[in-house]
Amino acid sequence: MKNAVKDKRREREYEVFSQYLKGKDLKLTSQRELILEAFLAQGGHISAEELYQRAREKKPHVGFATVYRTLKHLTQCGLARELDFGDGRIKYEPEFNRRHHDHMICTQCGAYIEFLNPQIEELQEQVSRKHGFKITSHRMQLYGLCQKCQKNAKS
Amino acid sequence: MKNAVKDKRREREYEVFSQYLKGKDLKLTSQRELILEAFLAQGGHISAEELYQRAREKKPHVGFATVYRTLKHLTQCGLARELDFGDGRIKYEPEFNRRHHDHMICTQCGAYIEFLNPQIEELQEQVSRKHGFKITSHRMQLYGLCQKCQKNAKS
DNA sequence: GTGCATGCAAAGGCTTTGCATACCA
DNA sequence: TGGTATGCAAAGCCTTTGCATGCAC
Repeated sequence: MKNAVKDKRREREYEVFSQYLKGKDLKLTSQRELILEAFLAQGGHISAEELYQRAREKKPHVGFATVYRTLKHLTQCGLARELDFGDGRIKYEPEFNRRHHDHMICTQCGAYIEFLNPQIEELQEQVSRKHGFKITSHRMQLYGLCQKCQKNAKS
Repeated sequence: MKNAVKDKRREREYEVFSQYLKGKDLKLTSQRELILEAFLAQGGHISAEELYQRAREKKPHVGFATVYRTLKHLTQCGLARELDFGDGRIKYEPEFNRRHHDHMICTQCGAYIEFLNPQIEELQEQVSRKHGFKITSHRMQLYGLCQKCQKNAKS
């Protein structure tokens, strides 16, 4: 992505965040700005711990609590999405203007592939309708080996 | 299920467990027996905490650690399956001789429906093949409202 | 008897909360 | 200036581990 485009997008996300804060009478502090920046810069999945490290590189006294609290806000205003792959730590990914998707996760190297399969989504709806169940959200993760790790396993 | 049939099944599960223990030079203690019994009696999803309570009703000095350690063994020998619905606590369900299935979970009352959709399973395989990914396991949960809670919500 | 299993308590890992101080609006 | 935010440390929650003792084989 060209930098101009990327910057444009960051601007919009920045806007979403500051509007959200304003609407709740919350304050846009340098820490919140910094954490948002680091979160967007990372781009992919990131844990609170990792984000904390990134933030500290820029501002050594940022605390864990601030990172967690800010992540809650980012999730609230739709800029972040929580991911729980069952490994005991929550990860976060940028969510703004992104389409819904699910994940394949390599249990060897941690790489992940995002995918969206409309047929599966439709079948999920069908099967829930059949049981009189009303879906509000779902989680689907496929665990296994990515192409690279399969090759390494053979050799 | 008739008691005779149920007892027959318990016997088989008991057999699986004791064989597993024997094969690993582990011991069949009264606690392990008790915990297996309570786990099977419950039948559905159960947390370590709940299982601990059930076990304590019969034997007041059973410890948490023993429950956790026993659950690990039960999982190891295929009698139990870990479920992680992202609520911060692992649940377990009987697994022996059961077909794979996924879950719909009511976020209101905690009720759950088990389902298996072969088309979804097939599509999961297809989409992973397309990415050169080799699935070893998957997790799929649909969250929402069960029929009962939808009605309650309306009234 | 030998060595695994147990119970208790303490420690671990991740996340949240309390509190005095700092800072934005 | 007033009230929110921060940083630090402590607490919470679930799960695991350490250790002296107990029990199955």
